[in-house]
Order: sequence, then structure tokens, then C-alpha cells
Amino acid sequence: MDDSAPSGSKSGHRKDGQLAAWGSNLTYNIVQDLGIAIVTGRYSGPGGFPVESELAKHYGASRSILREAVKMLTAKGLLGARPRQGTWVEPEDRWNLLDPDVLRWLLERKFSLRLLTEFIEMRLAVEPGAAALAARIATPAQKAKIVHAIDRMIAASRNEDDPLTSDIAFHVAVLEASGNRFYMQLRELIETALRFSIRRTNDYKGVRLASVMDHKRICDAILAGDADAAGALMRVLIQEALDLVQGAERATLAPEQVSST
Amino acid sequence: MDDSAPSGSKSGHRKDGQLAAWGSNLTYNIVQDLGIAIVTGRYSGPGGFPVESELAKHYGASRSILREAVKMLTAKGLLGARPRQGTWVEPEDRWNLLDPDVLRWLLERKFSLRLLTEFIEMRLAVEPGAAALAARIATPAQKAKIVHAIDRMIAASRNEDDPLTSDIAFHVAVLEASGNRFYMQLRELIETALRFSIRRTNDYKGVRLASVMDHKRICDAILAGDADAAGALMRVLIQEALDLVQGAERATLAPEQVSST
DNA sequence: CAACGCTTTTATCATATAAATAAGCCGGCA
DNA sequence: TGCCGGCTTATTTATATGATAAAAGCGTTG
Repeated sequence: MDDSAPSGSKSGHRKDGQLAAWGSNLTYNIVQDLGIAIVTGRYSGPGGFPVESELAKHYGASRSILREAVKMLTAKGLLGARPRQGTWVEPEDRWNLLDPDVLRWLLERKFSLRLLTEFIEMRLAVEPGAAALAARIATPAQKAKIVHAIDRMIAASRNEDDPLTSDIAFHVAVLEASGNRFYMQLRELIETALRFSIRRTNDYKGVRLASVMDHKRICDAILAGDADAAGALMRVLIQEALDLVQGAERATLAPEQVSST
Repeated sequence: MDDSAPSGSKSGHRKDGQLAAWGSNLTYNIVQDLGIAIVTGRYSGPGGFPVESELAKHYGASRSILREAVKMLTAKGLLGARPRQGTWVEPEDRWNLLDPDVLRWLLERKFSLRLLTEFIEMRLAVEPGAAALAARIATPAQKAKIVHAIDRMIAASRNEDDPLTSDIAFHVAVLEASGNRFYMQLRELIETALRFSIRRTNDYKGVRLASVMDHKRICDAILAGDADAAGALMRVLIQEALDLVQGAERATLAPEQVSST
């Protein structure tokens, strides 16, 4: 009847986001649960967000803990609070979408092709830039990491490694090799999003060797120090992913209009 | 002797970041002060981060409040904590650089041309993408906002408006017109960074009319729906800013080598 | 209609107990 | 002697509880 987490929630698979550092922590569990509840809109309707005492009763936790959890969500832009006025869910455009936790909650629990499209649009801008930078200033160690990821992708095409994680490893390695802290920040975001992007748009019935070669060409350009080529190739690669998702989005939005027009 | 904020700090100019919503709030003030102290490295040396009781004594606040502040900073990736082990400052690469507060603390209190360079590198990737998107799907209202910003810039070139805020308004308007939530998230970041970028690299001794025209051409391309041109023009514009800052960075890093090579 | 007081809710404080864990202690064994 | 295993202790965060202060909407009243 009420699917939100009672105090006994011991959901045991916490290897994700930055909060995951601590394992089983009451505050942490409440932040997770509240975060998901908020992004899925459970508190957007009438009634809004409960008052502290109600929340505490609901989770069977003390008000102190609840307040700490609420403060963390406030820091991520999801909540706001004022005396007498209570606590409320901030409008979506104030949510800190670039916070790994927030993005993960959204993708995991409120997946939408629209959101994924927008994210890939951003990747389309960011990753070519990172690849170009990497081509210029990657250290030998960073280059080695990129090469290693490519090797893994090739191995995956022979069913000797995992295609998903090796693909992610490649993109992450390029971001790290950019030497730019902001690109590196996007690492975790892109890691999260890729995990969904690839699985949803799938076409992962057997890794297409062509795709692996596309990746390898980017790697080669970076190794050769050819920034322009690296950027351009990366752009093409991601544009393909974007086309795929946008196709799916259009099909979902107007499935009957496809044939009628 | 001790320049950190005692309890009586009533610094009254809080019109910035997302935390600023509330005005004078003890928890908020402590978060600000601690955040700045952390990014400036006050707790990075030996001794590390104080234990809760010490912090509480230092700020003259209760432990509850201190814990809430620490939790907010934890949510932004600056701190970690464990029983018996105490609270510690996370390594810089785990800080949430894309959080408006964190970036602002860094730029305001630990400004470095290197950081600014990296940020502009990201803008160089992002804003052309946003401009291209805007050219495709901006609504009339969004286009009007861009035009209005250009008008303000033109007025500023005649000393009839503020050059800094009108310039910022233009870039923000483009980001908003992209219709992409992730670009819009960067709005606040770019707003913050521009405020420093422009002032530091200045060349703001009189607005150069040429620069205004460069902006106007982007605006025209967006109005005309020419995505490629809008993106390319924006790229050129930001590349110029990047060159400027990188020039300053090189001059600072090796001022004596400039002439010797 | 303005000022006052009432009420609700968060903000802040104070104190106590639980849980985690690093570090020391101690005894035994090779 | 020297090292190692487990036990004890001490420190620090995690959690709980109850009380007071301050903000802010709302109605009442002069």
C-alpha cells in the first residue's frame, strides 16, 4: 500500500554514487529514499512535502537524522525550507542535475528518453572537446589507459570481456586524459548515463565490430596527437548515439504519426 | 590571529549561490565559512579537520547545527566522516566542481588562472553546442531575450548600460534558449565564472565595439536558425577569451622565460 | 485597516546513549 | 626474545530525545 521505505529497509546493493562510500547508514538510506521519492514526484502533488515530525515517524528515525538528510538534499537543490512554511520540493530547474546522485536517481527511477537525449546532447559537446585536449596533453600513462580500454573492447568483440564496462572505460579514460578538472567531473555522470544509454538503446546484441573500430580510430588520433581528428571522430561517434536515441524518442512520442505523415 | 568567522559574523552581502535563498541563517553561514576554509586548504595540512566538538566550540554553535553544515558539505563532496576516524577533507578530485557553491568558493577565494582556463575550455565545448541548439529550437520569447541582451550590450558600448551584466545576460540567454536542462544547469556556473573571467582578463577599459558585433553576429545566426554558423561563431568568440587567459597564465607561470627563449 | 497576539513549523540548543573502530594491552607461544 | 592473537579501552561520529527560540502566516480586534 505504501511502497516507500520503512525503517527496516536493508536494500543491500549500494555500490553507486558518491554517497556510497559509507555502507549502511541510516541518514544515507533516508537520503537515497527521499531523493528517489522526490525526483519521481511523490511529493509534488497536493499535500507537498511532509513536516519534519511526520517524516521522522514515517522512517522511524529521530528528527536530528531527518534534518541532516533534508539538509543534504537541500545542498543538492532538491528541497527548501522555512519556519512556519515547512519544507518543499524546489522546482525542477533548481535541481542540481550535474550532481551524480541526482542524475542517477533520475535515470534509475524516472527514466525518460527526453532526459537521455539532452544528456547525450551535452556529451556531444563535451567529449569531442575532451578528446581534442587529450590528443594534445595526455601523459603516457593516460594514453596507456585509453589503449587498454580499446584492447578490452576488442576482446569484448570476441566475447572475452564485458562490452558495457569496456566501452565505459574508454570514454572515462579519454575524459581523464583531458587534464581538465571539469571534464573529469563529468566522468561519473557519463559513467552513470552510459550504463543506461547503452542498455536502453541497446543494439548490444553482439558488439558491432564497426563500433569498436570507430573507437579505435579515436584512440589512434589521440596517440598521434591529432587533436582535430580526435575531436571530429568523437563527435561522429556520439552523434550516432544521439541519432539512435532521438529516433527512439520520436517513435515513442508519436507512434501513430510515423505512418500517417 | 584567527581569521575564521566567530559566531558573531554578520556578513551581510549574500546575494550569490543557491544557498543564498535564505538570508541570515546560522547553518548557512557556517557552510559558507567552512566551504571557503576547506577549498583554501586551511584544513589540508597536518591536524586535518577538527572534531565536531572543537568545531562547535569554534563557531559557538551547537553540535546539531555543525553536523547539519558538515552534512551539506559532505553532499557536495568536500568532506567525509566516520566514527572514531573523525571528519576529513576529501581529495580535490572528489569535490563537486560543478556545484555552484563549490565553484564560487574556488573562484572567489582560491582564484587561479589554471582553474579559469579549464573552465573556459569547457565553455569552449559547451556554449557552441548550446548556440547551435538554440538556433534550432529557441522559442520566440527566448529569442527576444537574446536580442534584448544584445541591445543592452550595444547600449553598454555607449555607456548606457553595464557591460559586464549585459554580456553575462547574453550568454545566459543562449544557454536558456538551448532547451537543454544540462546546459541550463551550467547557467549559474557560467554566470559566476564570467563575473571573474571578464574582470580578471579585463580588457574592459571601454567595451570594444568589435566584441559587441561578434556577439550580435551569433544572435543573428540564432535568429536565422543557422545552427552551424551560430556554433562556429560562438566557438571563435570563446576561443578568443581562452587565448587571452592562456596568455596571462603563461606570462604568470614563467615570466622570466618569456624573453629568454 | 493596522496592530496585536496565536499557532504552526523550522531553527537552534543541550544532553544522553549507541555503534564503530583505531590503538593499546596482555598473555601465550615459537 | 619477539611476535601474534584476541581482549579492552578510548575516541569520535551516529542516533535519540526533549526543550526553547525565531520566523511567518492568519485571524481577531480596536
